[in-house]
Amino acid sequence: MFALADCNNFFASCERVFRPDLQGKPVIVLSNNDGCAVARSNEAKALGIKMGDPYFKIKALVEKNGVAVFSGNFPLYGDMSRRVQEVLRRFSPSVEQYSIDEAFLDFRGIQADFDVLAKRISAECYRCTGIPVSVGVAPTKTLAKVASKLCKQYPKLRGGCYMWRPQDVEKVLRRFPVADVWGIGRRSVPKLEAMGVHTAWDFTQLHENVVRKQFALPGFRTWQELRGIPCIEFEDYVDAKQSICVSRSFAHEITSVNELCSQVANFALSAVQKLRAQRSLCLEMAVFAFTNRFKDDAPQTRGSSLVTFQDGTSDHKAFVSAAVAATRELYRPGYGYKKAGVVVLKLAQEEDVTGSLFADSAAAERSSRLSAAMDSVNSAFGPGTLRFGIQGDGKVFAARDHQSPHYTTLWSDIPKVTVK
DNA sequence: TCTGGGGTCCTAGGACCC
DNA sequence: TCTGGGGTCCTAGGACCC
Repeated sequence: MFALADCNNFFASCERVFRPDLQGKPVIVLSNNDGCAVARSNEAKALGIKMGDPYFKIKALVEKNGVAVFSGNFPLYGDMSRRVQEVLRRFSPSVEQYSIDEAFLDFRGIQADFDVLAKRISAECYRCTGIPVSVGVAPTKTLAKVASKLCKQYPKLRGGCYMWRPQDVEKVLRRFPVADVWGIGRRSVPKLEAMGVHTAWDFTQLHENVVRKQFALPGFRTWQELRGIPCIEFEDYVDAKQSICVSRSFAHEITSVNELCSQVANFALSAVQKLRAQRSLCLEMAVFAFTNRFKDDAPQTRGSSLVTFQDGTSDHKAFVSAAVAATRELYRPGYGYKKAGVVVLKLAQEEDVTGSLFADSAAAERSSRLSAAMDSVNSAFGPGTLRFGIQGDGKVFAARDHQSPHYTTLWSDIPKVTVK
């Protein structure tokens, strides 16, 4: 058996842990730049606020109904996620963190009353972190996902659901929309509807050859999993990332090349930090920038530029220089840039890269010491404490009008308790 | 006025090899 | 008129996930 533990309305729940007054009230969390709603409490969902709704479009509705609004506080959510994972690890030696708010637990070879266990895991997560968690247990990961969705639908299940008998699975799948199945995306839904497939059960009744032909290997795996045959690997290890992307929209359009360089330099520095954390080197960096795609009446442009690093690098100075050079190359005057980013590609682990025979090893050594020094200063005193001049104040220009305190990630923001 | 950010895997087709 | 057979590697684009 596999379990899926899924945090309910995760970002909204994180904010609520520190604002108990918002219990039972509508809460939403906005994406970067206060752009879209990316998390909604049940009460906010009930008001008709959809995932990804632009904030400016729902603002009137939000104000009329007294919805609590938060700008995304991602360090907080990351820390709360870590705490939930810690609790989950008490229940299985093998935990796969699937996303910031979901984890699979491997129960293969374990005998237990899984219905009781699922409810206990949910209760323990809530007791230790304040986050409500839905725990589904089933013979495959895809069915465990279905089971955890049932928990959200039926509060009577008290956060835990065990589903395994074929007749029970059939009953559930017959009422489960195929569009809600893990692995069935929006592009496949119209195709399925045209074939008369509306529920997850309908999908399982298609002929194997039809599934393989129409939905290829990923679709076939989903089909198998729904039929109770596990074929998606359990991965309780973290692979080094194959690519790293840091990109942001800006609060206002950028027209000056220097300002654009400064923003992109900040993206590059944050990318190099992630790269170094996983002990990788990168052989290619791409920089891109584009205008506001929603503005139909304004001239549009999108540019990108590629830099290659012959011997691979994870050097701060090399990153800034490359990012600035690439930005200057793609920049075209007369346009208002709304979004830009840095992507590092062709990553390799440090120990797998053979250095060049003719490299200036003394210069490389100095540079690598400088990078190490920046790492240690910035990890002790916060990102951007030690930075390059081109980075300006080290901040990306973004709107965040509803920011909550960094309750658990900044000493100065720790909640105070007064005992009377 | 105002529209997020960050990933992975699979497949088809082209270029190349003998 | 008739034009082999068997591979590998790379890339772009599509689909999916949160």
